[in-house]
This record gives sequence, C-alpha cells and structure tokens, in this order.
Amino acid sequence: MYFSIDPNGEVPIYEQIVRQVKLAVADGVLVGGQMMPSVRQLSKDLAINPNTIARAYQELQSDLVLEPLRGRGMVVRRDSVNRCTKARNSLVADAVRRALADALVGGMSPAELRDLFENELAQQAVTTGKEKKS
Amino acid sequence: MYFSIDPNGEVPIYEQIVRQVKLAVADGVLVGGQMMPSVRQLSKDLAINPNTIARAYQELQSDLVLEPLRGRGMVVRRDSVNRCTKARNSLVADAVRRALADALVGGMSPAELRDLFENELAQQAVTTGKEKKS
Amino acid sequence: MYFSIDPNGEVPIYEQIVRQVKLAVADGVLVGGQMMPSVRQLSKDLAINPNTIARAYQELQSDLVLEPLRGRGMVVRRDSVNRCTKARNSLVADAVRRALADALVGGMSPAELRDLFENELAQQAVTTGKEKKS
Amino acid sequence: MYFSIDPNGEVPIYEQIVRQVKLAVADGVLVGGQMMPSVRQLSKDLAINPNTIARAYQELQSDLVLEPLRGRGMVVRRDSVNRCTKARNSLVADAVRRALADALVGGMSPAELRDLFENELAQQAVTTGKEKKS
DNA sequence: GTGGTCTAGACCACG
DNA sequence: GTGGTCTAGACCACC
Repeated sequence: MYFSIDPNGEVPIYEQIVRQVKLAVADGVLVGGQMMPSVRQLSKDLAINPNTIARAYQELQSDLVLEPLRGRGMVVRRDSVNRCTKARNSLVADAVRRALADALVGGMSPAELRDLFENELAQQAVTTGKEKKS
Repeated sequence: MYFSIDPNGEVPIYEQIVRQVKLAVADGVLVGGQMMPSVRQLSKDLAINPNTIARAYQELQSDLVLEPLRGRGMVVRRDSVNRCTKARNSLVADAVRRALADALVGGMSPAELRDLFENELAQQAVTTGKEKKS
Repeated sequence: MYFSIDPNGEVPIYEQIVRQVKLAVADGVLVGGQMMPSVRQLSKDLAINPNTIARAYQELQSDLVLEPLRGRGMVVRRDSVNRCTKARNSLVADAVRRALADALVGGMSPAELRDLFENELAQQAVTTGKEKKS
Repeated sequence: MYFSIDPNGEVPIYEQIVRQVKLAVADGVLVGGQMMPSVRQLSKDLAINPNTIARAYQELQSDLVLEPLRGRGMVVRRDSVNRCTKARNSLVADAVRRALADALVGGMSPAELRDLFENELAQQAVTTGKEKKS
C-alpha cells in the first residue's frame, strides 16, 4: 500500500496515516493477516519521525485495526474490515454534513450544491481511476 | 445575527466566529454598512474572552470583511459580499473535495456517495428551513 | 482654508487637522490674525465629532499656533509662521528619514530611491498644482 | 538576523518585527528555507512576551512570508522574496508619498525637498554602510 | 463608549 | 522541543 502524506496540511501526520490505513482496509487494498511495514521502514520511506509512525500504529491498534505479532511487527486484524468500512462511512458522512451545514448557512442553494458535488465527483472519479492503474 | 459557538470543537473559537460572519454576509443576513456588536458586548453574550473576539474581528479586518470606524466600532464593508461568497464557495468546495477523496480512496461507490449526499441534504434542508421561519 | 480628512487613515483625525492647519500657516494660506471656523461650524462641515475638533484646536493652542479671542473664537497667532515652518520641516524630514531607513535596510539602492523620489515628486507637483487653481 | 526593537515607538512591537523580517528577506539577509528563531528563543533575546512574537509570526504566516514546519518551527518560504520586495517598495513609496504631500501642501519648494532628500540619503548611506561592515 | 497592544500564565497537540 | 489557543487583566489612544 502507498501513503500520500501532506506534512503541512491541517490534519496531523499520524492521523493521515491512521485514516489511510483504515481506508485501505475498507477498500480491500489491505487485507486481514497482512503485515504492515515496520515503524523504522515506513519512517524512512515517508521521511517522517518514527515517533509519529509509532503513534499512528498505536492508535490503529487501540481501534482494533492492527494487532501486534509478538516480536515480528503489526498485522491487519482479520475482523477489521467492517470496522473500517463503518469508520470510512462516518468519516465521509461527517465531512459531507459539515460541508452542507456551512453551505446552507451561507445561503447556497441545493441546486448549486448538487452542481458542485457532481463536478467534484466527476473530476475525482477520473483522477483516482488513473491513480489506481498507475 | 446569531452565533453558535462550540468551545470544544476542533475548530478554534475565533475561527468559528470568522466563518459565521463570512457566511452571514454571503447569505445576506449581514449587509454592508451594518455595525457589528462591540467586542465587549459579544464577549459577554457568548461568554468568551474579549481577546478571542478581538482576534476574530482582527482577522475579518485583514480579510477585508470588516472595517473599523474609529472610536465607534466595526462595520461590515460594503464591498465584502463577493469576497464572502467566494470564501463560502471555496470553503464548501474544499470540504466536499476532501470528503470525496476519502470516500473514493476507501472504495465507496459513486452511487453510495450520491445517496449519502442526498440524504444529508434533505435532512439539513428541513432543519435550516425551520430555523429560518422561527 | 479647506480640510481633507481621511477618517480611517492611520493618522488620528485630530492630528490631521492639527497638521493641516500648521501646513496652511507655513504655506501662507492662513495668516496671522485670521479667524478659525468655530468648533461647531467645522464639526458640521467635516461631519466629525465636535470633541475631536476641540481637541485639535486645543493642541494648536498649546503649540502656540492659535490663540483664543475671549468669547469670539480662535485666531491664528501673528508669530506662528516660523514655528509652523519649522514644524513642517521636521515633519517632512522625519518622514523622509524613516522612508530612507526602511529602504536601505531592505536593500534598495540609492539609485532606485532617487528614481522613486523623482517620480513621486513629478506626479504630486502636477496634482497639487491643479488643486491650487481649482 | 538581528532585530532592533523600540518598545515605545508609535509602531507596535509585533509590526516592527514583521517589517524587519520582510525587509531582511527583501535584502537577502534572510533566504528561503531558513529557520526563524523559535518564539520562545526570540522572546528571551528581545525581552518581549512570547505572545507578541507569536503574533508577529502569525501575521508573517498569513502574509505568506513564513510557513510552519510542524513541531519544528517557522521557515522562510522559498517564494517570499518577490512578495517582500514588493512590500518593501510599497512601504517606502507610501512613506515618500506622504512626506511629499505634506511638504508640498506646506509650501516647501521642490528644490528644498531635493536638498533634504539628498542630505538624509548621504547621511544614512554612511551609517548603514558602517553597520554592514561591523 | 470603542478597538488595539502588551503581559502573564496556563494548557494542548504535534513531532 | 515546537507553535497554537484561550483566559485574565492592565493600559492606551481615539471619538
């Protein structure tokens, strides 16, 4: 699996990792039983402080997505798919909810909103389609 | 205009104020030339430290939404509507964009997304509609 | 004499009045013995709080530019021209000094500075020339 | 880079810091990618409250001169030189413009003005020249 | 009365 | 260690 980290975005780095792992599990890119890269390895790959990686793994562990395999690293739990799908759904729903709230308070019409939504969807469907192939 | 502040939310208090003012201007609830409540007044109303209010007003001033009338208070700039509408649009578009990105990366189908969007929209349209009448 | 007041500039209103009176005396537009408009009158003309006018007159009095004619208003002192010319000179010199300081600290070359100075001078010489005729 | 702060000047302390940073970038004393001293450090060096420093950094951030490196401090943005040069130019131009306006309104002749300008320039060129060597 | 600046000190999230 | 937010309280200039 590939991570794309934006070190200066508003979402903290460790949180970006947590989310991307969960989304990958929900999508089926990561499957139960699969080993995660070691903290040290991922730290090098992403050029990120090891503590940050460790914190992400720790949170994923307490969210029951990963489990430690004593002495050999972290594995994806076999029962984590449903949890991750739920997490994905509420993540997306919350974001949509907040966006709609602001839009309506700001006087945006439902029609404008639908346009915006469909435009973004069309655009991203293409982009991510491409990325998946590459 | 009415503010609704969540002091424990992830968005800082002063940012919540900034956004709500901009949205109110975009919506037409606040119009050019209108006086804002004084720092001290709003501070009392919202039970928030005056400095925090002042910081919000300050940011709104540097974003060219408010301007100070020396010794009399802050007014909404007459030329701020367009800016606020733009701000609203990019605020909403960004949120939608992020939501879609997460959804697609997480393997959610466009159909599921549309359902989710329409459900949330229907729900909130009702809610905000009610609030406007009351 | 005519005042041009910018109510939202960084220079306080009362200070703008003080300066313009001094400059007018230095220029000869106001001469010794001449009556100033009453606080009330000027307040109406400029749409400015009377207290602000009063404060300006007060400062001009303590700077020995105006003197009260008991019960009849303020007059320009006959001995104020030199003082006003000096005031003008130090006002201008200070501004030039600060501008140069910033320019040099910021790495602007003397040549660039001269260009800027001459351009502004040419431009304003024309403008103020026009205004005097009108 | 060195700051010289006048805590009693008319320009607020945080503004003095903002300007000096911008001028330093325009001059090339600060270059893109360079780390700024930490808020706490600079606070100690200048004997100024950390909040005041933070406010200056915050303004520099919203002016796109600095950017935060999460957990590591503030850096000069690589694309800030042009912005800072522009800022310097308009800062200086405004000051010159105001000085000229007052001078002309006050009846100062262009010849007198040029003399004044050249005198100040000669004087300061020497002074700053010295400072650079030391 | 208004906004603006500054200080002091606390707490938090992040790396 | 870093910056960011918030509170509290003081002082100032301006109108």
